[in-house]
Amino acid sequence: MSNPRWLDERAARMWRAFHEMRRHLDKAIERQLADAGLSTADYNLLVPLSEAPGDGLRARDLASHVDWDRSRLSHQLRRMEQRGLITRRDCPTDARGTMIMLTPAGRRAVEAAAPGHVETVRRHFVDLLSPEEIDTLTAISTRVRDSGADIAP
Amino acid sequence: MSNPRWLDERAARMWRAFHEMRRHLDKAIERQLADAGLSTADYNLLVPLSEAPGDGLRARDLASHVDWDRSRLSHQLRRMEQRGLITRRDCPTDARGTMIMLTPAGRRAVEAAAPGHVETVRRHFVDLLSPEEIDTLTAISTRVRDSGADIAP
DNA sequence: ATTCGTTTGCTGACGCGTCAATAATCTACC
DNA sequence: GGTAGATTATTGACGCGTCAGCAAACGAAT
Repeated sequence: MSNPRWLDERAARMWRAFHEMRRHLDKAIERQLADAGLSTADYNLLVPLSEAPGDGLRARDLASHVDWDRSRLSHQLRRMEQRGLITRRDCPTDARGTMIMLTPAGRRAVEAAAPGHVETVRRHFVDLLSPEEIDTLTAISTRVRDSGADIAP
Repeated sequence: MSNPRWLDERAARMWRAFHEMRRHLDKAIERQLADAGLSTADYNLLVPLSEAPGDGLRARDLASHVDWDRSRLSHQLRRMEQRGLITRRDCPTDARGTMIMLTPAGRRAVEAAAPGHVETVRRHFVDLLSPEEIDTLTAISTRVRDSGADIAP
């Protein structure tokens, strides 16, 4: 650990703008989903559930699909069950497991929210980027995402 | 509102990778700051406070500096005051106001955390990007951040 | 069959963030 | 001066997310 190499002005400006973009984008998406009565967390679970086969998904598989830990998933499912968006039932093949299913209300909610959500993502993000910028951002994102914790994990 | 234009495969891949990058980055930064005993929220307040003149900052000014609403700031300051990172005192020129000051412990905390934080941002982000990518990302970020909510605010 | 380690899902405690409501004070206008 | 409206800071309620810990059930080795 040498003495700190602070960010140069170019990088600092990027870093700041990057955070402001994230914030702006998140707020736009949250506002649109809130109009549909859903949070981002709700939506992120409802989408894979809506694409699941008829008997739903095991909590374990849903968790790995969205890359959440089991605790986070359990808390969120509790809230969504209370609101009638999903139901839980015992898993027939593994007594530890729980099958998660969309209720009709849950399916209606996600189907009502989805078009507006996509439209929001387009208007506030995708449609503002050129094809080259999309490719650059994909390259940046995958590189950063896959960057091992090098030293010190 | 026409019938939904779903994202094409290129955009969808970018959108997914973008979220995964954000997640990875946030986790790396949170982990490093946690090693220094701070949360991201703590750090974001401590930095402007550490650069403030001797008598600290008014809560109002601190809020606008980090672009938080007063409620969020008040909750965070309460937690930080309990931990001895900051103190509040009455504002001499406006009886509604509150002056926020770093305690010696708060100053030590931010000064201890800052080099590692910058190093983390570099290793996990800035140093992985070419100068052209930094410029592209700055352009993307400012454009998205400044994009008015066009129709329907 | 018993034991041992793992997997699965849940819970409680707590930090973070938003919203709505509140009290105190300031400013401007009459 | 006095009142009306704005600004400032705080609070309580609630949703979200992490962490540590738990109990039930599984699977494999003995």
